Amino acid sequence: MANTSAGRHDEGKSVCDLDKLAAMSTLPGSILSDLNAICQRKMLVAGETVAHAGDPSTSVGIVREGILRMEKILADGREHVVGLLIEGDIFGRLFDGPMHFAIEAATDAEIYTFRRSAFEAILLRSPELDRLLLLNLLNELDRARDWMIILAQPKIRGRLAGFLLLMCTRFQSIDHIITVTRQSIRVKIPINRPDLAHLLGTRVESVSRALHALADDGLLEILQHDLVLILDVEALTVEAGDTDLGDPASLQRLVRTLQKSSG
Amino acid sequence: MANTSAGRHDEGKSVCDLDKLAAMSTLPGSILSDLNAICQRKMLVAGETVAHAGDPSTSVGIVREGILRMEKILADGREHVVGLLIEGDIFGRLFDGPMHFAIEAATDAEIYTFRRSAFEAILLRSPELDRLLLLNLLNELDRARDWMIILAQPKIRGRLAGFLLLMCTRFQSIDHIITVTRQSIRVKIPINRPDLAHLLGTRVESVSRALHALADDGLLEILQHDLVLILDVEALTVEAGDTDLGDPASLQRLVRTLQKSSG
DNA sequence: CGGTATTTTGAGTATCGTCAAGGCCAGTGG
DNA sequence: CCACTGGCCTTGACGATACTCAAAATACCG
Repeated sequence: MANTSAGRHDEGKSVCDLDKLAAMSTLPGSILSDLNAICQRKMLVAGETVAHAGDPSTSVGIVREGILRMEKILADGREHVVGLLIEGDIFGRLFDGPMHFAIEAATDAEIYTFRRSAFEAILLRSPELDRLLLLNLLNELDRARDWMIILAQPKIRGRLAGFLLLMCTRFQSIDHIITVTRQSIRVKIPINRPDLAHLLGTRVESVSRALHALADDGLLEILQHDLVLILDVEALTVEAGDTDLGDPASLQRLVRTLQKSSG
Repeated sequence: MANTSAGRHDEGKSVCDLDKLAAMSTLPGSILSDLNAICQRKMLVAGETVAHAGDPSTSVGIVREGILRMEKILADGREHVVGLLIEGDIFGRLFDGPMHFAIEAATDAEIYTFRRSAFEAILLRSPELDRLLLLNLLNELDRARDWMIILAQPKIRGRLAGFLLLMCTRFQSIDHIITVTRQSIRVKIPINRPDLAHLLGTRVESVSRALHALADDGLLEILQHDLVLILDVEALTVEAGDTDLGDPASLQRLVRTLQKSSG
């Protein structure tokens, strides 16, 4: 957790490579440069808090690298993870009320932030940026619904399987999370057990048992406690309740195509 | 369920009272009349399907009255309820791909629909409508996350409690769903047991048992199988895991303020 | 090397899923 | 008008699963 590598607060405004973000590259050059002008780069160490729930939400941000987690703070002070943010995801509330979630770095991360007022000003004169936000939201909504389907799975094994498949499909573009080898997919679990257990609506013990149960049945292999090798995607899909998270056909295609490029 | 009242398909284009929808009333008059011009009114009977998943999504709609349910169709043909739509909610995918969910009437309902192309044309020249959509999406996202928190509750009692509180807070404006009396809140459960069980990620039997368990403990009273009287909001909140769905303070305020107006 | 945090394993209990049966209500057809 | 049918809700019993508590094993860090 407390990874000491990767320097601390690199506060100073550095050059932002907004155009390097796939999502952003479709924007007109003028808008991009306007955004770059008000862009502020921040390096985060794992565990660092970006925004608190209830904050007046004075800034908007985009994830450049690493993984952030959104968490809802409950009345009794406990927190509940409600989602993960990865490269290209936009966070921070626009136009209306305060933040509904706290945002923390799950891994060391790099983000770009903008003052909300300045961002909204640019937004008002760029339909393209507006469209981008809308699509980002639609995406987010789909992911949230995928989560609902995973969580509605009655057994932990099923939820865990759904989670792993979700990682494969949604995070497949992210380095260091998914790597495809000959017959299998290597998945790095980017959050620790308590968070994962919370996310799946269960306890650490059950997560551990479910993971080992899947391993015992040959669906996957546990390389490290946070690193698994998925051996049987199809069986995993069945475990997950045949949602279309990672329908076998499309994942098999993924495996095959990535195998060609990576050997 | 199979309510025979409320006439069948009232296909003909009728006058739409878009301005009667609270959400819409903030739009400029010119935009409203443009929308009214392309608006089509549809009456739905419970169980009727509005849109199938995978449809090219040629129309956009707004719920005028009643409740629709969104459901995701899984690979094996089963369906999974992923949310409910109520008055003022906008559905139908804009700009990009096909519908990801099927939409069905959970109760008799009235909706307004627009051809997507015409709607998007108006959207392009109305920042207000655009903003409205964005906020609608943000809302939707919050609701989806609330659902995640509810579903992450390990015990059925907790999930059911969360569901009831969600009904109180989100649907409090809808007639015939929530009514507040002296010491309690009367909640009409707008969907049947199989759907509710599915939504909560469990089986009908467990829902039945959990509901009666809550009643036995005095947290609520079952008036009809789909009509409950919430007696102890605070205890219910604890059951739900102290999420801020219906934090006791705000709900108590709701109770008190509504009591004044309703006797 | 020792201390702490994290993960895993184990045992016992509570909860839930499953199967089966019964009750309630609405619609159907005699 | 009444028995019949089918869907929905409830209840009961039993086995499977997961939660709880406790302790051991492992990894991490100084």
